[in-house]
Amino acid sequence: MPELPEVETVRDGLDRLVVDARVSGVEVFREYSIRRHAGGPALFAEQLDGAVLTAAVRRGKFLWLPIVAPGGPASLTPSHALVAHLGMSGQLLVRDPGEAGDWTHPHLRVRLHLDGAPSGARHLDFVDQRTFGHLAVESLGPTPDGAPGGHGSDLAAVPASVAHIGRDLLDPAFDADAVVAAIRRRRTGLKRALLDQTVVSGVGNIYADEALWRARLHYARPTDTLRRAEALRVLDAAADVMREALVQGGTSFDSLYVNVNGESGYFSRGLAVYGREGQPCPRCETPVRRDAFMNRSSYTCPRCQPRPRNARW
DNA sequence: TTCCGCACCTGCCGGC
DNA sequence: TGCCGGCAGGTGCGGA
Repeated sequence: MPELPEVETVRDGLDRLVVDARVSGVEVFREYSIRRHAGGPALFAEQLDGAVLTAAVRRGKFLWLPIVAPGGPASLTPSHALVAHLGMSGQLLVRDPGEAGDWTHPHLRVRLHLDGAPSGARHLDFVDQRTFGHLAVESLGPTPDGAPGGHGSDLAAVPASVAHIGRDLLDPAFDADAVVAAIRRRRTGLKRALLDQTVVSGVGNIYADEALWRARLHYARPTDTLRRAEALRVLDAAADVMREALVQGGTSFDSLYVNVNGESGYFSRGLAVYGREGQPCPRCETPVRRDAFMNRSSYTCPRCQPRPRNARW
């Protein structure tokens, strides 16, 4: 399940392997995967065919590749971007000349043919089993604060669909004080606030549980009772756990998350509570508890993270 | 305006 | 063996 560290691993791979490539063809095998692109597959292909991929940028779990339009010089400032969200199972796979020929995949949704990639790659494939991910070409708009739109480019611009997403914890322009204030203004549960991408982006179910465990806070703690130091503690914990995951190439439970070369990360071995129902808490050895939460699961240590009496979610 | 619940989607797994 | 329901979960939308 791609979260920030996994998406950053993919972004880094794209940055090294396909930036400066020109798109020489587009194949859409599953129209649903470009459902957010206004105009459908024909316009999607038309806008990309001949375009140059100029960078690989990420904010939270959103990725985008600013493009110089077909026919334009590669030095032109990009006005549009190929936006990608991996959803739950999306993969962006870079295929080299040796394997590009007949390689296929049962969940291959979109294929970009490339010319002039620094790696010699000929295909950028969007593979997505559960089809929650999507691709789209969107116009770029200026950032309100004039800071770079995301990690990977100095361009102070973001795609339209990313404009409402908050900056992530690893972004140099992340404003911790403003995010703490935003969390404490809310009247909801702490985990729900952490998962709200408009408050802080990049935190998903796995890292929310891990950050809450590290900060010794329960997911149902009302945000309006949170002390400033507690809010900072959980944000710091989330940043730490994501940095550690990033070093190990992200978290992986199965083949659904891989980097651009199709390789899995190793951070799942470092998880303290997520997916460990009934197993001992690494701190106090109390069995980890699993609760249903927002149509998914939350994992906590009942001793390290006691449930508040005024629980809210 | 803010918060919450649900739909979207596919494959795997367990139960019958 | 085959069918069915439950589960996984990020995002956006509609309703309260």
